[in-house]
Amino acid sequence: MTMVRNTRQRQAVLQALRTTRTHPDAAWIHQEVRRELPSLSLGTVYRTLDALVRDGVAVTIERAGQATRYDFRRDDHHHHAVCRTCGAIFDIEVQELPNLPRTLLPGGFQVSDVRLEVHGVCVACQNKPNH
Amino acid sequence: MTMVRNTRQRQAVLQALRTTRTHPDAAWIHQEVRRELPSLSLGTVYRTLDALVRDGVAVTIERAGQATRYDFRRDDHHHHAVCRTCGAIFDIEVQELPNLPRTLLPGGFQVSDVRLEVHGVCVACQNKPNH
DNA sequence: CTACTTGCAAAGATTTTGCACCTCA
DNA sequence: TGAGGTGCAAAATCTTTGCAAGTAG
Repeated sequence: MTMVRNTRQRQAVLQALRTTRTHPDAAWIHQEVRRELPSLSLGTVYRTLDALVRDGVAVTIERAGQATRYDFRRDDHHHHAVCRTCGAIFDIEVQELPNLPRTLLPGGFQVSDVRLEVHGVCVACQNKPNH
Repeated sequence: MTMVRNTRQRQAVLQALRTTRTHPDAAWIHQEVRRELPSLSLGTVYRTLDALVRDGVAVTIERAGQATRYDFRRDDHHHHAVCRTCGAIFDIEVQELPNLPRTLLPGGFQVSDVRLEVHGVCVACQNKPNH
């Protein structure tokens, strides 16, 4: 039986993720946790974050060619708006989703995460020169 | 004023995307279109797909470390269920979304795409040995 | 003890980009 | 003709992985 250990590295990564609202990526978390645990490797950060996602403790916002952003999963029903120009991520509250898709899913599909992502361009980027 | 040209390459990429329901990635489209246009480069496929996405003609399903999958945007309101084990993508019909988020978005956010993504494990993968 | 975890570095994979050469309009 | 587009190959990123050494339980 496989056993999950509670290492210092995992505690620290979880702690870092939990105490920020900035939807950080792996590199940011790596830098952050390194202030306390200088030997922490980026590989371990990735492995830990993967585990957190598998366990439903964290969710991801993924964009091709961009670093995956991680978000600690809180009990609120929030989703994300993503600026496709600068990559900024905004939290948006959406209560109505939960019961929508179930009946329409392919038979037997085991749901672990329902994401609503609004993609577009944020105000700041609309006001930039070449938009 | 910038001018968009209607090249053979772009026609072929759009055609390939339009006539499949398999949510292909850039490499698949590249291979496919090459049967007609052997000189087509993968770089051009990426550039063309990017343009289609920017114009709202195609949408993407993006996963970290996996090739981006592209979907021709039809008039129906369909979204996607994504198996996190094998990467299979299933279409799901969802009608109720459109009017949800507007008021909750960050001020002035210009929406180009609202995606509902259901992530989980498909039946086939649940029945695999080491699940 | 010993199975799991880490650090390190290299490998993998995807996507982007610079540049010289084409080509659509 | 000329602003865009293409092909090619290299570069840039991000993420995963193999392995020897460390460590939680």
